[in-house]
Amino acid sequence: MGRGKIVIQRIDDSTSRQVTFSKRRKGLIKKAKELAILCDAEVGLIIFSSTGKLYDFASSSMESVIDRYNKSKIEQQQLMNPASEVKFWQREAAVLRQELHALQENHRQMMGEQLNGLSVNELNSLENQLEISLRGIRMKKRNLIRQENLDLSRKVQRIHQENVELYKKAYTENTNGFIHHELAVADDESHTQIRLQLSQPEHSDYETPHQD
Amino acid sequence: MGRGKIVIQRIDDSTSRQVTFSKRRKGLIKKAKELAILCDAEVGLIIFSSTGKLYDFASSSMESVIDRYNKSKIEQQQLMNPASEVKFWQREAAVLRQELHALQENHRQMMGEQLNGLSVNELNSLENQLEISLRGIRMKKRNLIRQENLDLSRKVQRIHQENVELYKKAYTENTNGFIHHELAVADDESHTQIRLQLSQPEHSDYETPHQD
DNA sequence: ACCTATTAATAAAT
DNA sequence: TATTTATTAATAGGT
Repeated sequence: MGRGKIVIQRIDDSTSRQVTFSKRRKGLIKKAKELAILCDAEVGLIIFSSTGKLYDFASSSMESVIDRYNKSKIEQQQLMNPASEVKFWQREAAVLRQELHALQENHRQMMGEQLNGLSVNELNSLENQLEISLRGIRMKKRNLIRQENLDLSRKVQRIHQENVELYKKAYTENTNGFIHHELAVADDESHTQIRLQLSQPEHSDYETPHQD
Repeated sequence: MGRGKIVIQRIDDSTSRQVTFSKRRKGLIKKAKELAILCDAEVGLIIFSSTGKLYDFASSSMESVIDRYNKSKIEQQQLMNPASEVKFWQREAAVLRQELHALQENHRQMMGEQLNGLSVNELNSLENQLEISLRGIRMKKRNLIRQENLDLSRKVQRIHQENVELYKKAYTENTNGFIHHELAVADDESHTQIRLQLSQPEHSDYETPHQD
C-alpha cells in the first residue's frame, strides 16, 4: 500500500525508519482503537521507539489491561499446565517463607525457642532483655490493678453513700419497719459483691468461682 | 477498505462483530509485528475479546514490555510532576511502614514496651510467656556452660596427662634436675589458666579480670 | 473459510 | 514534519 511493495525487515536508513515509524505507529493505534470500539474489546498497546520513547494506547486503562492480562496468564497456566501452576505457587511460597523466616527467628528466640545457634553471651543478653521486659510488664500490671482497685473503691463508696441516703429517706419518710429492713439487706449484698470483684473483676458469679 | 464504508461504532450484530474481530485482530497483530521489525521498536499488544478471550503479541516478551512500560511511566511522573513523584514514594513508604508497624508491635510488647493498650489478663499472658522463655534460655545456658566445663575438664586432663608423660620422659632419659623442675612449673601454670577459663571462657587474661 | 470490490493505509516524492 | 499521490494491503459483505 504505497508507491511500491516493501519487504518486512529493519529499515536501514534512519530517516526513512523514523518516518515509517511515525506513520505506522499512528495507523496501528488507530486500528487498535477501531478494534476496541467495533468489537467491544479491551485493547492495550505499548510501543517503544528505537530511541526509547514510549507511545501507548488503552481502550480502558493500561493498568486495567495489564492486571487483566496477568490474571488471565495465571489462569492459562493453571488450565494448561498443572505442573507450572505448582511451580508458580512454590515460588510464591518460597518468597513468603523467606520473609516470614527472618521475622520469626528473632521472635522465636524471644519466646525461648530456637536457641541452638546462640553463645552464652548471646543467651545472657536475651535473658537480660526478657528480665527487663518482665519488670516493665509487672510494673504495668501493678499500676493497672491499683487503678482498678481505686475505681472500685470509689464505686463502693458511692453506692454505700447512696444506700445511706436511701436508708435515711426510708427512715424519716416511711414508718413501715419492713421496708427499712429490706433496704438494709440490699445495701449489704451489693457491698459484698463488689468486694468479690476486687480480686476477680470478670466472672463474678457466686455459683462457680474459679481458681487462679 | 471493503465493499462499503463503515462507521466506527460497536457492531450490533453479534456474528458480524465476531467475524470483524477475527479479521481485524489478525490485521492488528500483523501490523504490530511489522512495526516492530521495520522500525526496530519494542511493541506489546494485549487484546481481550468481548467474550473475555485473550490474544496478545510482544516483539520481545510481554513481561519485558510491561516492565519497561512501568519504569517509563514512573520516569515520566518524575520528570513531569515532582509532586506526584513525592506522592508515589509516600504511598510506597506508607505501605512499608504499615507492614513494619504490625511486626514491631508484638516485638515491642515482648520487649516490655508499648503496653498501654493491654488488659491485666493480656499482661499476665505476656508475663507467663516471658517466664517460660526465660526458663528455656536459662536451661540452655546451663547446658552450654556445663558442656564447656566438660570440654575444658577433658582438655585439662589431657594436658595434665601430657605433662606426666613429659615428666616421665625427662626423668628417665635426662639426669639434669633443672629441666625436671621447669616442666613441673609449666604444668601448674596451664592448669591454673584453664581453671580460670571455667568461670569466664572469654577474656581470660590475668591483668584485667572483670566482674560479672 | 474464501472471494473480491472497495476502502484505507502508506511508500515515496515533494 | 506535513502533504500528495500512486500503489499496495486490509477488509466488509457476500458466498
